[in-house]
Amino acid sequence: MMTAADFDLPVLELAPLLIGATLLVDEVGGVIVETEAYHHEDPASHSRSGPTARNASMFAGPGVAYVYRSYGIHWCLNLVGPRGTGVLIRALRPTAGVDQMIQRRGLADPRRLCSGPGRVGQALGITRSHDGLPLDGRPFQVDAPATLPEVVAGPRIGISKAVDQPWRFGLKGSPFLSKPFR
DNA sequence: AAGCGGATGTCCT
DNA sequence: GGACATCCGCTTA
Repeated sequence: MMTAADFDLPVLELAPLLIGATLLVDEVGGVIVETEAYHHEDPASHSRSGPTARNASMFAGPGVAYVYRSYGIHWCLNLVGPRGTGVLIRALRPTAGVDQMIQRRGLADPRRLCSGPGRVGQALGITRSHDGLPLDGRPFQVDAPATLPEVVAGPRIGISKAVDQPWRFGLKGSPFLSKPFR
């Protein structure tokens, strides 16, 4: 079980370290296979201009959830590190509560269940109500990987600033990535 | 296989 | 008003 102190790491260390960790929300979830790091001096980060009503949770860490609405439609989940930093959960390998995830997503293809940040939010039932909640208690459970997996890095997806920074991390060769790494 | 347009909350200019 | 850490379905090849 990861607790607040485990999230008190520079976000460029935390984001790859979370690859292979298990993330459950009310017993539903799986193994994290894709993350992205964001921080306060990062032009692509929601925290770039300091705290606002939306991003307050990014400044409430380490060890809380930051949930935001993407494009007015999707709920996306970050695990917050030190002040102003966060790790966007972009994809999981589904392992627990698969039936529930299938129901929420309205499709059964395991490769498309949790491969994308909006999909993860929908599959895990994430809403605004999770924003700011600590990660070391209900409904969350985060467990570090038993053995450190092989992690690959590359440019982040779906952003227009700082596009060349290799701050996207993935489990090498996983079929559950939102996009392959080059 | 790839490219578009639609849905539409929150922030910033 | 415009951009955005997105996804889906419909269109064209």
